[in-house]
Amino acid sequence: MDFDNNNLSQNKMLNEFDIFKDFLQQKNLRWTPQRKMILEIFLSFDGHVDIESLHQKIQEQDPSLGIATLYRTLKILVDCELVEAHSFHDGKKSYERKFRVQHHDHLICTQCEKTIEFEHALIEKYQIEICEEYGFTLKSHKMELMGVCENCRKE
Amino acid sequence: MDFDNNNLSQNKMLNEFDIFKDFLQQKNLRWTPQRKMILEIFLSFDGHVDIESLHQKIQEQDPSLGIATLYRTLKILVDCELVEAHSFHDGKKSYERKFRVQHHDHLICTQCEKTIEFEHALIEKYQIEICEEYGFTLKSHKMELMGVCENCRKE
DNA sequence: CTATATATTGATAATAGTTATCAATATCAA
DNA sequence: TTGATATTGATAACTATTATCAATATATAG
Repeated sequence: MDFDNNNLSQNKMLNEFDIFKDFLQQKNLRWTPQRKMILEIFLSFDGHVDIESLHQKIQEQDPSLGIATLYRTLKILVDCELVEAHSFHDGKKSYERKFRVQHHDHLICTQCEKTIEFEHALIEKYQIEICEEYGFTLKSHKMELMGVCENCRKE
Repeated sequence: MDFDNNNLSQNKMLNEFDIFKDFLQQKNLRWTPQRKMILEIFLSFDGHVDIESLHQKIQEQDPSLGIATLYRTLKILVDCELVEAHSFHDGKKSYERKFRVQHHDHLICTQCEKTIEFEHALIEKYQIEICEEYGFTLKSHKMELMGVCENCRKE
């Protein structure tokens, strides 16, 4: 069955689908229509997505796709480093596109939950210094600034 | 019944117990032996504590104290800003003393889970600048640097 | 192209952490 | 001391996530 109509692998530049396929092959896992659809829908979101939103959008396209498959696929996507998992204050996990996206930190409005992504070169520099000071090898980091945005302050 | 042997409120300087009592009174809540014990045991820990560790230590002193009371009390302590709740990568919540403790960020070993707390004045300064730039009023922040510590690297 | 080994799927049971319910009890203000 | 009501512990309920399993789809060797 040829469900891969886009035939993305003909594109010389590596994209998320190729990376995912390669990873699956490497690990002796299989490229399935469900996994393709989940990655497609995941990429159609900007910024952060939670399971609920993903599941909802998937249901619209294919109501037969089970929630367990969604969880399983996201776990693989995290393993192959295309996706990053976050756990925010409310305990719910959210997922974020990682590949070819510069690392970024988050500015979160505690009232409307609006989230802005940013980065700051000097902060990154100091992070590395701090790690060296304590003998750590830095692998990744997460910074969240919680505050109230302009709009919410007006109300 | 006078379970408050320490009579902490006679101490002129505000401490966690007074703050907690005041908060309870303000909100028309009651000062109970269970709440006192939970705060005591919470304060006896350094740095981060999770529910499990707290519950275990509480069981040693008073096996009759229910887990629901522990959750309820921690929620109040967070409300009155004596305690800060974090949710780390594994989805489990942990709690951290907040009052009279300088804010600090975390350096976490992804292998042994060892956690070091640190702060950096310039990073804090830049955080404020970033917030201003986006029109946010900064309320709190969280920074986690994930890496591998010296010991784990040797193994 | 076909056969075969095995990875994957969806449904659902199971689990873990947390919260809600409720009757008995403790607190606290008058 | 009393009475209104907040609190407690036990436990049911709930939510998010993971494990189980039989049916099915995929990849690969021939």
